[in-house]
Amino acid sequence: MGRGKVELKRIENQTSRQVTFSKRKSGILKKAFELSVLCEAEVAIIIFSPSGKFYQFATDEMDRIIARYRNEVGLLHSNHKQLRTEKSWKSEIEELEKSINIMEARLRHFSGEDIATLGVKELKQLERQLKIGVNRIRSKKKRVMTEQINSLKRRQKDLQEENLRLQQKVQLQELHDANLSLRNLGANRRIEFQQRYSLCTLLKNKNKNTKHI
Amino acid sequence: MGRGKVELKRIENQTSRQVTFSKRKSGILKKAFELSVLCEAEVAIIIFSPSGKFYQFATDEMDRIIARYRNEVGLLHSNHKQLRTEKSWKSEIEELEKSINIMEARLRHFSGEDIATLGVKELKQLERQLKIGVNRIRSKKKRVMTEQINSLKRRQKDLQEENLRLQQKVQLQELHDANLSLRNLGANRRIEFQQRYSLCTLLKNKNKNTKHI
DNA sequence: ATCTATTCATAATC
DNA sequence: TGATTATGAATAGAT
Repeated sequence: MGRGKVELKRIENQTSRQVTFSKRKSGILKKAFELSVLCEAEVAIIIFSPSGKFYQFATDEMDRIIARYRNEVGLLHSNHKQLRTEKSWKSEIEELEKSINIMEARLRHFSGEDIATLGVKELKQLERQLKIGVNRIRSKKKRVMTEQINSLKRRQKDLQEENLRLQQKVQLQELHDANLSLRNLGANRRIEFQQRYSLCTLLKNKNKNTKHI
Repeated sequence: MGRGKVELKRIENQTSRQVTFSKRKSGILKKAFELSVLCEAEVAIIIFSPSGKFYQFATDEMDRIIARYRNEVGLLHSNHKQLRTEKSWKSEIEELEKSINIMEARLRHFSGEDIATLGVKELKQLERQLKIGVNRIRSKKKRVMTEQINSLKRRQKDLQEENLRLQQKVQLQELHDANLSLRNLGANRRIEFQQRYSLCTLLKNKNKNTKHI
């Protein structure tokens, strides 16, 4: 219709595309209206122009028609997710809140609060539970601390041994240095000193080693 | 278009109405398709026939277009109830679950479970809290039990006093009876018995009544 | 469904 | 945009 057939493909010319959109859009909306009147049909049309503008026609509240549509396709497919969420999520939240309330009460009881309403029996049970908890925590704490102490002791021992080795090294170094300086003195005195000193050191070290084994 | 103009009003003839519906419906759907191709528009059409049959056309997922529609009118009006639930409820549930996880961990800690990862500092704090709880519960328990004991003691005391009173009464009665029997020693035995018996019963009943008042 | 006389819608043009 | 017009499309009524 019009002065020449139109190919069924995107109109390249931007302007004529926009014009055509405007004309055909109103044509469709008009026809939709006619259909609804002539045949008492329920019609809803949603149109977005390529530039994003929004047009609609509905014989009734658009939301009501959409709801009817959802109801329709919901029965065919399984698109009643929305409906399911509407109810079951509410109850899920309720469940969660119930759990939270219970847990809060329990936590408060564990802290010795809100126990005015509890009877002797419940109090005893609570006390027993708390004792168990305390004991577990205590032993855990003890274990951790013991481990820490042992670790520290081990480290200390290692350091002590390291110290000893270093000391020996230093002594040997000193001996060496002393030797060097003695070489420059008279032979007699040098040998005599050397013998005495080395014997003494040997004995000392031997003592220390037996002590540590 | 057709052999004669049509008035814009409901077609009374049931058959021709249905035929017209069918023809015009497909006409609109075709035009909608053409519009979407020629102009790259986004179009969605929902039609319900008067008999309730359902027809649709959509250039994209109908739900997506409806969502876009909701977004559009949601900005104009304030009808994005559904959209709000879809997202904010999910996050609400997440929040609640997070809280529950935290509380569960705390409860487990209070029971001395799952404390493997805790350090000495946390353990100490936990122990302190538990001790506070235990102490509170203990003192509460003590108070309750003391009260119970006191109440029992009071009741016992009352009963003892009651007992004492009753014993005294019984003694008095016995004394009275002894008197009576001494007086009637020489009299008719039947009368004597009768009197004793009725008196005794009277006294007993009197006792019962005073007790119950 | 199919046909056809008509009315309608709209492409091209201004 | 809006009006005009030539022409293709849609469809009412008949078959």
